[in-house]
Amino acid sequence: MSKELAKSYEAKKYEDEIYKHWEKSGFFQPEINKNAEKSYTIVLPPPNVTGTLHMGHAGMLAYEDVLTRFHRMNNFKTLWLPGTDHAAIATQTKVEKIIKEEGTSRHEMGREKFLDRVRQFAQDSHDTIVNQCKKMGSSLDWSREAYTLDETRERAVNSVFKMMYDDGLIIRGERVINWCPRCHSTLADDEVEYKENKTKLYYFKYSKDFPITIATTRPETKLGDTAVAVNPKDDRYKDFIGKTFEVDFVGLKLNIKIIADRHIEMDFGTGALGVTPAHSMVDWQMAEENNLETIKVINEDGNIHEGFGEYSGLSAKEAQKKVVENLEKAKLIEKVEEIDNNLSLCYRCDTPIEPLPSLQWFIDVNKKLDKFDGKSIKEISVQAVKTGVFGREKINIVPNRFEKTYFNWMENLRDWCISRQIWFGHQVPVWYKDNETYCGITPPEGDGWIRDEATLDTWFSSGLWTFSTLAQKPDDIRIENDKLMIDTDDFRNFHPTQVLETGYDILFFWVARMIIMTTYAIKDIPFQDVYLHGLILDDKGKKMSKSKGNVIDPLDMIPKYGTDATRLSLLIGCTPGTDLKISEEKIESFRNLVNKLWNVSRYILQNANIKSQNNLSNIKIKECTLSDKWILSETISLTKTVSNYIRGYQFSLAGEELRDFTWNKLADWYVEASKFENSSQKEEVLSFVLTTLLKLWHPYIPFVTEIIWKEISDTDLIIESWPSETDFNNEWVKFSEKGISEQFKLIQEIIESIRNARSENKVEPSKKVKAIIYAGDKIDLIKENNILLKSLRTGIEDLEIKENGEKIEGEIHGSIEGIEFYLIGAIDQEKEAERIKKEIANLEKMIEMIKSKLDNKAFVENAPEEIVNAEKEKLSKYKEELNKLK
RNA sequence: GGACGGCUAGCUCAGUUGGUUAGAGCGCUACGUUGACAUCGUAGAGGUCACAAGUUCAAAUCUUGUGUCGUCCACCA
Repeated sequence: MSKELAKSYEAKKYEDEIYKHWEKSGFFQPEINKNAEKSYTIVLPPPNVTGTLHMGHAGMLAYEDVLTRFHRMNNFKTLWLPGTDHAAIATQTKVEKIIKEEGTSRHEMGREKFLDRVRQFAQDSHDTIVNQCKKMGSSLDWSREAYTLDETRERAVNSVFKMMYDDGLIIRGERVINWCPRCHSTLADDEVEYKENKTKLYYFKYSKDFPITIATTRPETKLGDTAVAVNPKDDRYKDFIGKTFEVDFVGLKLNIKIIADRHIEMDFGTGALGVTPAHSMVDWQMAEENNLETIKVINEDGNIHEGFGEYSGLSAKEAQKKVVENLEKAKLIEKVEEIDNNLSLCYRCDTPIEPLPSLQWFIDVNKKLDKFDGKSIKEISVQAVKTGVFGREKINIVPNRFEKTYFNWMENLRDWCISRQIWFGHQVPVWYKDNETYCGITPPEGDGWIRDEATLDTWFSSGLWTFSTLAQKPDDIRIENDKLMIDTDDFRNFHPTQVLETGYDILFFWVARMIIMTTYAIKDIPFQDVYLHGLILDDKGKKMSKSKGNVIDPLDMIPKYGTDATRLSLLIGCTPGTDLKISEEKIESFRNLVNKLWNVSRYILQNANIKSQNNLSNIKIKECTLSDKWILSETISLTKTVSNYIRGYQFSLAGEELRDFTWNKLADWYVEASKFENSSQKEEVLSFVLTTLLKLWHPYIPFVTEIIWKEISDTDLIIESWPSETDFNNEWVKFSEKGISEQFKLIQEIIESIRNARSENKVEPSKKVKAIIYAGDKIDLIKENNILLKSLRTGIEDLEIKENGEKIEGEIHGSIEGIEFYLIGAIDQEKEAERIKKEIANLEKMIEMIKSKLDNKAFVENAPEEIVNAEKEKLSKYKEELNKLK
C-alpha cells in the first residue's frame, strides 16, 4: 500500500514535464470551465521585447498566477492572457546600440532594413520571454497570445485614432515639446527624467543700455529671447512693464518687451526672467498669452539654427561658450553663481532634453465631448475611480492610497503628445496629398498620398490592451454607434477584466492611460480592480542592476532551489504597493519549506492508504481522537482563511497561514500524534487533510503539489478544483462548538510545559521519568489523551493521572491552567528552585498588572463588561497558580 | 515647493474596526540523529513598537508636531 516518494524534493527533475502536461491538458484555457457562470480575467502586463525577464517580472507572474489558479480552481471561467509589448523607443534604442557597435546606424541602413533588424531582435526577445514565463509555472493561455504591434492590434490602434481624430480629440499643432536630440524624437512629459546637478547661473544684461539684469543657466538660448518677465508686484521693475527695448545682444538684434507674470519668483536670480518662447514650456505659454514672437534657436540635432551669425551650426554647448566669451569681452556679466539645478533627461538614453517647437500630434485631454454629456476624457477617467462610470462600480486601487496619487496626476494632466519620430511602432494613420489630409483605418484610394512619418507613443497601443487582446483578427474590430466594437465571444465573455496587476511605477504610464483610452473607446472600464505591487530590490534595498552586480536572476534560482521556492520568496513577506527585498538566503529557506511539505506527504503516503478525499462524510467523527478532530477543524478554518486572504490580495498572509499549518500544526503535532495514537479514522482524516492542504497550496507552489497529487489520484490533476468552503460549514458545526481547539491547546501546553521543565532542569533527553498529573475537572480529557502526554518528546514512561493529591516535595513541579504535574526522580534542586522562582516572579508581575487595572474605577466603569470579566477571570486563575507554586 | 510611504527582536517583515504578557521567518544560544525530513527536532535568549504632546478607562494602533530614511509629482529661469 505504501507509495514511495524520493527522500527529498528535487524540483528540476519534474518541473518542465509537469508544465508540458498542464499545457496539454487544456487547463490553461477558459473553455475548461465553460459552463461556469462567472468569468475571471487578467491580462498579463505585456513585457517589453527588449531582453529578458528579471525578478520583478517573476513577482508579477507569481501574483497573477496565484489569482488565476485560485479562481480557476474555484470554477470561474478563467483567462490569463499573455502578450508582449513592442516598446517603441526602448526597443529601437536597444537595437541602435547594437548596430552602433557593428559600426553602422539606422540612417545608414534605411527604414525598412533597420525595421527588419528590430523585428528580428523583438522576435528573439519574445521567444526568451515566453520560455521564462513557462519556467515560472505561469498558467497562461498561450493560444490567445497577442502582441502590441501585430495586425489585429494595429486595427484597434488605427480605429481608436480615427475616432479621436473625428471627435477632434487628436489634433496636430506646433507646440514646444520635449525633444531628445539623440533619439531624434519627442517624449511625453512623463518620459522625461530629472537629475540633480550643479549648474552655473549667469547674471548679465543683454546690452549696456538695457536696464534690467537677468539670470540664466542657458545663455545660448537667449539668442531667441523676445521678452523679459518680472513679477507684477516687484517694485524694482514695475515702471518698465509694457515697454519694449531694442538691444544688441552679443552681435544680434533683439526686441525685448517687458512683461508681467505672477509666476516669476522675485527671490530667484534678479527676479527677472529672459523669455525664450521656443525653448521652454513655461516661456512658450507666456508668449502665447502676450502675443510674443517665437524665434527658434536650436534645431533638432541640438545645434544652433541658420541666421545666428557666428553661432550658427555650433552645438548648444559650443554656442554657450561663445556667448559667454562675448559677454565677458563686453563686460556685461555681473556674476556667475553655482546653483543646484534639475537637468531634464531622456528616460531611455539619458541624453539632456531640448525643449523646442515642433509640429506634433496631441490628444486634447480637456475637450468637452457631447457623447460624454459635456465631460472631457480626463473627467471621465477621474470619475471611473471616484464614483464609477457607465453603470460600473468604481475602479478599486489596491493599496488604496494610490487612488490619491492617481487623482492628483489625472487632474494635472496636460495634453498628451502621442507622436514620435522613431521608426519602430504604429505609424500615424494619416495621409497627405497636396492640401488634403486623410485620416483612416486603411490607406486612402488613389495615387499620390503620402503617409505621415511619425509613429505613435507605445502607450497608445498598450492603452487599448485589455480589449484589443480579445479580438482574434482585424475584422473583429469596427466602429459602431460611436464606439469601438470587438465582435468576439472572448470580448463578451472576458471584458471588463477583473484585475490589473502591475507595478506602482507604471500607474501613470500605463494604468491611467488604459482608463483614459478604454472609457473613451468602448464606453466601459478596462478592469474592476488594480493591484499594485512594489519593486523587487536586493537584500540591501537597492535596485538590482547589472552594473552594480547585485542582480538575482530568477533563471539562476529556479534550477538551484526550484520554481516553487522562488515563487514563495516573492509571495510571502510582500505587502501590496511596498517594495520587497529579496536574497538568495531567503529563497533557500523557502526551498526548505517546500521540502518539508514534500516530506510530510512522503511520510503520510508511506504509512497510510491515501486517496483523494474532498469531504468529511466518510469520516466517523465519533471514532475520532481529539487530535483528529483538532486537525480537521484546523484544516477547515485554514480553507476559509486562505480563500479570504487570496480574494483580498493578501498573498503574504495566506502564505503564512499555510506555512504555519504545514509545519507547526500538521508536521509538528498531528503527524507526530498519529505515530502513537490508534484511531480507526486515521487514514480518512489524513486523506482529507492532505488533499485539502495540497489544493490550498497549489496556487503558490503548483509544481510540488501537482507531483505529490499524482501519488494520490491517477485520474485527475490538482489544478482542477478548490476545497469547498460551504460544504464544510455544516459538517464543521457538528463538532466545532465543543471547544476542540481549546482542548487540544491545553494538551499542547501541558506537553510544552513538561518539555520546558525538563530542559530548564537540564534533564538528559534520553532519561525516562515517571510523571504524576493532578488534572482536576479535566481528568477525563487528560486520561483520554495520555498517550500523547507520554509520547511526544516528554520522556515519560510511567504516567499516573489523578483528580488531585498531596504536594510532592523535592520533585520537578509545574502547573498550567489549574493542572499540576510532577516529574519524579529527575530533579536538580537548584535548577528547579530557580525555575520556580522565575515563574513566581512572572505570575506576580501579571497579578500586579491586572490588579492595578481592576483597581482603576474608570476602567471598571467604562470598559465593556466582557473585557472586565476576562480580566477578573485571569486574575483568579493566576492567583490560584501562584498559590500552588508557593 | 507639493504629496505619499517606512521607522516594531541582530536581519526581513506581519500586526484590518484601540482591549490577553506585541507575533512570524531567518539568524543566534544550548541540547539532540526514535526510520518522513539535518533542506530536521526540542528548548531558550532577544523589543520603552523612532521621538514628543494630546484624545481615551485603555494607544504599536487615533490626532498633532518633530526627527530620519525613501519614493512620486511639479519644476526654478
